[in-house]
Amino acid sequence: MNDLTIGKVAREAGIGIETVRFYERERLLAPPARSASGYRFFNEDTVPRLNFIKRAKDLGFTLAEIRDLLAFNEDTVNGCGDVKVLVEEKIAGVEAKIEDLKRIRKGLKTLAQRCPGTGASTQCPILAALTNNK
Amino acid sequence: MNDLTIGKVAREAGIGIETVRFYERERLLAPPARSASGYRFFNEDTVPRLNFIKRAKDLGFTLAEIRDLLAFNEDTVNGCGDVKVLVEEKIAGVEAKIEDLKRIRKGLKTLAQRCPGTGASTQCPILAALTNNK
DNA sequence: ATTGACTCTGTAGTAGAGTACAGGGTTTAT
DNA sequence: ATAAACCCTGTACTCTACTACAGAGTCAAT
Repeated sequence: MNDLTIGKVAREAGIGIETVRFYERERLLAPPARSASGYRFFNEDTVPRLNFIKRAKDLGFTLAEIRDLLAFNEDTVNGCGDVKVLVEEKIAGVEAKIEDLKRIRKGLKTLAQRCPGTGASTQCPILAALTNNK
Repeated sequence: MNDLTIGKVAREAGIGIETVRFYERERLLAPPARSASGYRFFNEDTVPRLNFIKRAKDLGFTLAEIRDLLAFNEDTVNGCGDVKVLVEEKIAGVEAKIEDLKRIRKGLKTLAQRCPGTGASTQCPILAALTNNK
C-alpha cells in the first residue's frame, strides 16, 4: 500500500525518475529498500525530502551544500548553528554575485549608450571599445 | 621577426597556450599560417583579438556570443546594429539575473532572521521552513 | 652533439546537475 | 496470454570554458 515506487515519488515531487536515481547516487537520498525483483521502495518521508531539495536549490544551494543541510538535519547537538553559518555564507556569496553583475551591467550600459545602433562595424563604438580600451 | 609563435601570443595576451589552441578550434581565431614543420605563426592582430575576447568575457559574453561579435566586426553593412542588439539582450539577461539573486537573497535573509543559531536541528526554523513551507 | 625550451596532434578529464539511451526484466490490466 | 506501463543497470552524453597529459617532433644555444 505504501509501496512508493520510484515513479510515484518522482511524480509526487514533480521531478524525473532519472533525477531520483541521480540523487540516490549522489547520497542525497538513502539507498531505499528493494523488492524481491530489485524495485526500489521509498518510505514516506522521501517526497518531503525531495521538496526540501527543490526549495534549497531554488535558494541557490548546490547539491553538495544540500547534502550538508540534510546531514545537519540529523544532528541533534548543534545542527541549527551549522545551518545558520551555511545560510549566511550563502547570503554573502549571493551579494557578491549581485555586485559582480551590477559592475557588468554598468560596463554594458556604457557601451550601449555610445552606440548609434546603425551603420558599419568600422564605426561601431562598442567594438572599438572592446578592441582598444583597457 | 614578426613570427608570433603560439607561446608569444599566449604570453602577450596573458592566457595559456592550450587556451589559444582551444579558441582556434572554437573558431574564435582563424587558422593561422604554419611553418614548414607545422608550427603556428599568428599575425599581429591576434593579441588585440585575444584581448577583445577577454574583455567581452569579463562583460559576461559567452564564447558563442563573442564569436558573433567578432563576425559582426567584419560586417561592413550593419555590424553596429547587430552588436547593439546583442549588448542590449545581454543587459536584459544580466538584469534578470540580478532580480533572481535579489529574490534568493530575500528568501535566505528571511530564513536567517528566524534562526537563533544554536541548538539542535529539531528546533531549527530554517530546516523547518525548508521542509514544510511552500 | 646534446640539452632545454618550445611546439605538434589527439585524447581525456574537470565541475554541476542532470538527461538519454540500450537492452533487458517485472507488474498490471485486459 | 499478451500488451502496456513500469522498473532495473550501466554507460554515455549534454553544456561551458577550459586544462592536462602522452608521445612525438623541432629549434636555439652551448
